[in-house]
Amino acid sequence: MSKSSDQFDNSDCVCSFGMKLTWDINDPKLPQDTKQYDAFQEWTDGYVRYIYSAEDKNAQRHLSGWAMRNTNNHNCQILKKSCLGVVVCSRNCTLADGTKLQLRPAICDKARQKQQKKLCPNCSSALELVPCRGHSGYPVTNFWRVDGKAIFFQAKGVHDHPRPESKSETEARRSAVKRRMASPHFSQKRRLVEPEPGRYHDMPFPNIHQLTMETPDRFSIIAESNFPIQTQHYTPFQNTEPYKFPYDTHGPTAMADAASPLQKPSNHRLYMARPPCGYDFAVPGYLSSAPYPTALYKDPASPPCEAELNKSCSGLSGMPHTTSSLPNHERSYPDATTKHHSWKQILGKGPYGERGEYPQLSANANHYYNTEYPCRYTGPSPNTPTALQTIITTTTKVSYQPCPKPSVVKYGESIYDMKGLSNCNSVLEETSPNTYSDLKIPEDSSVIKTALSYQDAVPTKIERTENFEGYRYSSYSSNSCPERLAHPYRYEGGEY
DNA sequence: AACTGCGGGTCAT
DNA sequence: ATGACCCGCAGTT
Repeated sequence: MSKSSDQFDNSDCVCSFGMKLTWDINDPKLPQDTKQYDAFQEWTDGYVRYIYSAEDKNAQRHLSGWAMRNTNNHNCQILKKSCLGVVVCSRNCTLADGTKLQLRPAICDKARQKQQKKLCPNCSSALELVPCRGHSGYPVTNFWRVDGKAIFFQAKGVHDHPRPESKSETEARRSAVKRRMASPHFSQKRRLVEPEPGRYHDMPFPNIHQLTMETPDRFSIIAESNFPIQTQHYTPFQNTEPYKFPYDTHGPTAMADAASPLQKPSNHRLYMARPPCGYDFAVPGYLSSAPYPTALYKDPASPPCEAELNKSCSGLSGMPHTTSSLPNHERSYPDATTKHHSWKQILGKGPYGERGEYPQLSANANHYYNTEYPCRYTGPSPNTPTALQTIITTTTKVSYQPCPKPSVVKYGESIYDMKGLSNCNSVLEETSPNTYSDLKIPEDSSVIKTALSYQDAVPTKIERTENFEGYRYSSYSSNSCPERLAHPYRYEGGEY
């Protein structure tokens, strides 16, 4: 198609295979000549497409790290699932060991209702379901379609909330709890959070399984730190089948192998849970502290980039990225229902509602975003204007043109230009900075990085949406290089 | 008990 | 027509 696509064809898989081909889940005919499949992606995020082998067990099960529930789209050909978000402590309390509670919402409606009636095991305040509004105000949706020997996957939207426990983590935790319960030595006390600082960090690979196995029921341990290094629960890059870890008995060694080189240096799971400020605000810390901050967009070893980022982003937040000082949850807080309702009102009503474009923030909306859901939206910031401009530039470069009904072409083209961001696999392995330039990634990585502040800047609803989505497509349309890449920039909330 | 997929149905755009 | 969402059913884990 485009020259860039040719490049991709020639290059060593700089993006997911699915992304290389232009298709949409709704296409009457999907690519049939698939000779190469994508490795299963547990934590897809953004507008991505993958083509899995029909043999892939995880794909067969339509698994996702995110809590996705089935959604009837009246199309038996395509299975549609929408994200349920994440369950957190309504007070955003910090566990004794500096972690945050980020539970996986029960998929079953009934079970979820029960779940929400429970109290935070740490502070006994209510649990709160943070709904996913990453797709134009609606939950991120995943589409699955079996066609021929392949399973086509397409995701729409960018999760605007922290990750919950993955399914495997939840399962592991449950089974662990069961074992404990069954054990005569089991002590109820042990089920409560036991800080043991450093405990997890001392582990070679303090993966969630280990954590959850040792921690109380219902806990998803997300270490909080001033170094909001974002890591993926398992493997950020599509190397091995990360999702298998939970089922396999590989243990730490396997984790090590699976972990990306970038991931290793850091303390795993040093997520910043629900940072006080939005999107961008986690970036500075992330960038400054992470050993591989800008990796995805630029040569990982590109200090200027980091510095640049720090500069541009830190100003945005106007707050330390350190986590929790935020009183955001300390304020009196409407109950989740009310809150969400208000959100719905904001998005669901009025001219902006439906499309979910972030409406011009009314005082209300602003309040909502800034305080209750700081992660979703950040109020005006000093650097906003600049950021806006940058973003627009970016989207322009990308040439992404939002379309109500994603057309293959539009999709493809915009993605092609940027998808070099994906597949960090090859990028990492090759460690070739040139890869990026060859891929036409915006030289100015800060462009993307600063894009976070975009939200505030975009003047109009439409622009906002378009730019935003354009940005999304361009910046992290690929999940192959998942979280590390994507999250720092977008993440407003919690994990990073 | 909870998960998962299916499909009938409603509602809003 | 489309998409989001609710609900119940049934099979599975």
